[in-house]
Amino acid sequence: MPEAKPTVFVVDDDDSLRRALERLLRAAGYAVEGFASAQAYLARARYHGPGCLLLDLAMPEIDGLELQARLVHDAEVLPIVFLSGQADIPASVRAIKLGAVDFLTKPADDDALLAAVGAALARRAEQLQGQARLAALSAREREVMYLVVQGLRNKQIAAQLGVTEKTVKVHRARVMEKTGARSLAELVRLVGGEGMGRPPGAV
Amino acid sequence: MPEAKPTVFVVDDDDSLRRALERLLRAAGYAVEGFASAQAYLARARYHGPGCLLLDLAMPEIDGLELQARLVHDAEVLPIVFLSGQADIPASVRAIKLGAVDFLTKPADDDALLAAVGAALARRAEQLQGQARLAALSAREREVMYLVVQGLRNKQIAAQLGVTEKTVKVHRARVMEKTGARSLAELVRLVGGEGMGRPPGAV
DNA sequence: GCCGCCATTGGACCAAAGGCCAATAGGCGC
DNA sequence: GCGCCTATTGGCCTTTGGTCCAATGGCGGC
Repeated sequence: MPEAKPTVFVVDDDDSLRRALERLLRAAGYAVEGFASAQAYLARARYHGPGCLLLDLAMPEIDGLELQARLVHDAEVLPIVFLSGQADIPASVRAIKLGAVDFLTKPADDDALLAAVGAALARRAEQLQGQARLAALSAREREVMYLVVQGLRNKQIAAQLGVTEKTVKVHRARVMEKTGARSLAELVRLVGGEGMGRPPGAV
Repeated sequence: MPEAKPTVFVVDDDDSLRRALERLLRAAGYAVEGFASAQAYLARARYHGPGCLLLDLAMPEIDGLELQARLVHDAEVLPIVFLSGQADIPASVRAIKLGAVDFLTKPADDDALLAAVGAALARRAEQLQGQARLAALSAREREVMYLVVQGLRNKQIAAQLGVTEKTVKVHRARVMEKTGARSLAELVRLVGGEGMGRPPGAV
């Protein structure tokens, strides 16, 4: 179901620049979709495959930072690379803190831009890998998993869900099997890492 | 043992600016130590109490970013707030990515500066809280803890350390008791969250 | 209607983790 | 030397976690 080619979503209100970016990215072997505004991007159906966002900072109506904030708020974020027309330090700081992969200034060097996009795609690939491990779980299994990584014991989970401890054990076993986690510690890290869209490294 | 007053370490080669910063911070109720160069700061004995770093970006010999890189490399980093003389986007991006709390531009607004320092101190407080929970552990206990959070079973840990499973159990129990973690999941998060040194004997 | 997936539970059983009590031995400070 | 801490191990017993086999009932799709 995931297309082989990663898609770069370019959002920039400058038509000529956006087309130039699209050309560059297509030449680099990526699929590209361009949008002239944040609204246009938001209107697009959710995308679940490999890809990233290349976002202009200054745009009418909804600017890049606000779009980022909204996407982060809704979780489901593609990694974002910002392109800024002017040197705006506070904006760059905020963007990175919110999890942006990079923050480039126009005119951007092609190599730097492709490097940033590459990094964003790599991050997305990791995201998808983690998600894939959780995707196979049924709703109930996910529920049990959540309580397990909270540190509750089978008995407590059973009580909380109103089922038998035996049932919890079965779900729990399935969670371990489907996610491929070979220990509780591994599961905790897997879930903790993919739970929500959070900034990288130490925040 | 931790001093009540957090200490802000100000590193800036501009003497008059540094003094002004020191005055401002002292007025805000912080202890302050000023340094005219990265080397001077590095020469100071390691500080383990509450505090943070207020770092100038542009300095002769070793600039702010390089100092940050060195400190991060050695772990044991106080949260850092950068002060930059000029608008340098790539530097700000790199600094934040490396974990800086904030990146302000000169001339910095007093309120913004104090807010950033406050955030840095808050982060430090969290760091210390996590460290305190691990500080009470003996070397052996820490060693066992590391293997535990890696998902190894008591038997495997025993084999790896060349001791009996029974011994591992005792250490493990002590780890849980001393850290206050009430479940393995909690311990995993505690250790994973507190990026600390490596285990003495393993990997 | 039959098949497959999911949630649920039972029983038997084994392995792992944890608690309790007790003991030996080396190192360190007073 | 004496006390205190740490590391080590033993045994015993309970609780938990995990596996295997087996079965029932609901739901959606073909």
